[in-house]
Amino acid sequence: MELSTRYAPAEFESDIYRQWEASGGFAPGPKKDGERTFTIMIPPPTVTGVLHLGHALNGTIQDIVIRHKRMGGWTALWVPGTDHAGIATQAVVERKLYEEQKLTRMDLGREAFLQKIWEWKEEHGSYILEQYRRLGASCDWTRTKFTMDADLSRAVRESFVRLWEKGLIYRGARIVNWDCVLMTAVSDDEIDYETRKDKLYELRYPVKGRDGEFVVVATTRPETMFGDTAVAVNPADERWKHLHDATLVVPLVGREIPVILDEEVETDFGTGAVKVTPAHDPADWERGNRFKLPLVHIYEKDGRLNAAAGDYAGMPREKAREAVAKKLDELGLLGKVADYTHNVAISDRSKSVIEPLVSEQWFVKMEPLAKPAIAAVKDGTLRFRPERWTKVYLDWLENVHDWCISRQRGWGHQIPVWYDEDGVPVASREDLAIGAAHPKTGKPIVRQDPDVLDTWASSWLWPFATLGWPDSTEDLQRFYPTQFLSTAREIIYLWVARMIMAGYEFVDQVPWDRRCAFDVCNVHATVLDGKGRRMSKSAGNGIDPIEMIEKYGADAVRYSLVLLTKEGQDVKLSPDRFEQGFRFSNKVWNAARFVLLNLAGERLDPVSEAGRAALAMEDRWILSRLAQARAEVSSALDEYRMNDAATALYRFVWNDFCDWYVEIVKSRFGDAGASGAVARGTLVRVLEDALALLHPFTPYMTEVLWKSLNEALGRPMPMLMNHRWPDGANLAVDDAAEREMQVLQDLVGAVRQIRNLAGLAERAKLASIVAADKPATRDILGRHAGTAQALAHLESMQVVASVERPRNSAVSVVGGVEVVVPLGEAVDLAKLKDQLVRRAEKVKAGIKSCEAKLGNAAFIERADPEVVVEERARLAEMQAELAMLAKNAAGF
RNA sequence: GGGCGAUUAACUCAGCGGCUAGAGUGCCUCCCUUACAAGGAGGAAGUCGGGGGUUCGAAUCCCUCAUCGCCCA
Repeated sequence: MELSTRYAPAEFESDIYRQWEASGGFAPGPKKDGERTFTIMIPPPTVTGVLHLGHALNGTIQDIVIRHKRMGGWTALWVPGTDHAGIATQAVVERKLYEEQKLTRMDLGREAFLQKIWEWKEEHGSYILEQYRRLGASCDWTRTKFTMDADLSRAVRESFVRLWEKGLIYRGARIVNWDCVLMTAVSDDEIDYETRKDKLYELRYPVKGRDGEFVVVATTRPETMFGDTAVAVNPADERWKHLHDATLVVPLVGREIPVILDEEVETDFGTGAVKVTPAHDPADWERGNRFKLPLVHIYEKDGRLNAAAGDYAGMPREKAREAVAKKLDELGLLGKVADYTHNVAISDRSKSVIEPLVSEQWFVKMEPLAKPAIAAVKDGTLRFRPERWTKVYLDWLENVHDWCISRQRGWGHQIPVWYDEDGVPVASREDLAIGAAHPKTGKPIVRQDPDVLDTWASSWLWPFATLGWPDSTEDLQRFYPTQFLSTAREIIYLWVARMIMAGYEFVDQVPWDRRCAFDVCNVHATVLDGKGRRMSKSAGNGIDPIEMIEKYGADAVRYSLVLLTKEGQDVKLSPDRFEQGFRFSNKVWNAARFVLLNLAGERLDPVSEAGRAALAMEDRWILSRLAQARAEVSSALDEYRMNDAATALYRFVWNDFCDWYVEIVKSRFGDAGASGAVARGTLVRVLEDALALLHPFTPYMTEVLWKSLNEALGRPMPMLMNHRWPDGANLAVDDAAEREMQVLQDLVGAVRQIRNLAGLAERAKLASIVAADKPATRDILGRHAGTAQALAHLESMQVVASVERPRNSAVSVVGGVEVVVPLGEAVDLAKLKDQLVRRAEKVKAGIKSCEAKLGNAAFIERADPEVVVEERARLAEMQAELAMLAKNAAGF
């Protein structure tokens, strides 16, 4: 296959993906004896979702992990799927229905509306998963799940009934967060708080039987006065002692309410007297329970006032607020109205103001479920990365509230509870027919509960329901528990904690110590825009990952994301930052092309016995660097430090392989004998390993290059995706080669500096004198003179112990080596001299701090002896260098 | 209100007890040297947010202040 001279991802990505998928390589295959499994469950995106950068980052992280494990010989499984996301999905379809046909869900009726949602799901529901494919995600698509699939729905019902049977589900009147637009209860997690400027109204409640006396209460919601059933004051508050036995009259409705004495009333807020509306305020609800106050409901489901509001019935809350205030004002019952800034609860979904109200809902008792989840993290069974999230998880679990699981929606898992004619409920695994006998009472069943379950009531089963639970399937036994879960920080409570609870509670097919749903929870970075703001649809500051993939390539997007994202640290991204990954991809691409273009001729395996004997210093060096890079990447990936692994690869490929090895080796292809053959063999070996190490990060490009390499070598090889992870066999760190290479790099660097600072042409052949007082260094210089001359374009290189710089010559000092370039004619050497002086200043500073250390008796006494030895050596080196620099700087 | 994180070069970030504090981008100079100009060579650029403390030694650990941000209520 002919390779384009540039990295052109559009030419191969879709082909490669098709080949991967067709090969079946994403699937774990049949069970093998002694296999080690590694399982990741994707956090199911909402079925209405569109891929954003958070998905792209998290998808990349998961794909790197699963590909690394797959190459490492694990039986690797990454299960994909989507979440039905009750409210969001219903809202999308409702909107579409209204836009296209001006119909509401009420117009259609429940069944027909649900049918519409299913149609929408069938048509658009795999969109976001297609986007994951573009990213290169190696999920086992044959196992794709949807939280409302029949099997997962069965799991939801099973879990509900089990909790029911254990007495962990109860129905009760509770204060809930009511969304007046969507007309449903929403959980605490579906609420945002917004700081708003409102008014704080003072209302004056007349005291019964004491004309002209009032109690003044403050509220931001005057309309809730219709629901007031008491006014509370602190018993210690002197201002109200005279009214402890008083009865007040709620204006406009004339209801008589008591003054109650509650020590929890804060005396420094407002007047110290607070109105109590148990049906419509969480704190008042609690207070109402303690004081056995009656409830007065004042709202319809859509937030309009009901009959309890008398003349104001039917009025929306905002209107009623104004109207009530106005009327009270007329009656002289309105006190001060002041500007007031406070936090208002907003529904995540409809963006409307949440109205707390008391309603009948289903709840799950969380405390017993939380216990094992707390233990799991305390005994190390479950680990968070970064570790600090452990505390966040624990705080929530240790203060967990009962979970309101019912939602007044159509789309979702209908609550499997049926009622007989007396309203006695029963949960059932099987549908109960209307008219059938109630299993407990024997009376006829009259209806099923119309509500559906909170979406998280299905997603908390995700790690095992996707594997066949409640059946004890082979998959469940084989792939549960999973090993790695990567997700965003904001769903640590909603999802992560609940999955852990659910694993312990439900998966009784495996022993207790295998019930923790995953070993590691990776909390990935939050992707922000270039200005550090959260990306959001409403702000319009999002970057579309697919657009980036089209512009730069999936590999470039993946690599950029990992390179820019230190684990768990927020990352600011602007579109141009993807260029970094793009450039790197192009670099790899061309390095590979270079190898492929130079394959002709004999090749010697550099780690075979014959090859090893013929290795040049630079061959040994690059193999040494490869050994280190391989070890570093492997250990980083084992610890899920993707960023460190990507950085190590970047340096190895670009700074070691491309900048030095490839350049050195160019001159060897013409050589007779083993030199060229070893160079070719080494190039191939390094490229092979580099492609394999890079594959989890940039899978498409490496797969293409791998294929080309093997075609060129005429050896049929399986796809890189299924190739073994480089094990480092026959690779070792070669200290001698590292030292020699350093001398060579310093020397070449010195000559290049001279050229640049003296304004000499890049290609002009120069004579040089290289001075080093250490015989060992001279020996190295002598042996690699040829290489140095080629890299630095020198026509001659004289190695001496010391040199007196001739007139009109340029000089540079690096690493204890003086490089002198005699110039035939006068050249402006001011920049060179400046450089020497500047350098001398830095070295002086270094010497100063070093001397200070060594002159400190406490340092000699207390520091590590090794450190002291190092410091002494360093000082000697710096002093020698300074002498050299000073000598040469003085000679201008 | 509770908790967490960040503050290092013009920008985006590494470094988290011991080299003269690094990288990518941007900037300046030079080079189309046949893997790559989406490239190469060189250079300039930092009182590591302020102030205390611990330590032989602090960008790194502790305290405190400031600013920005996130999560939860």
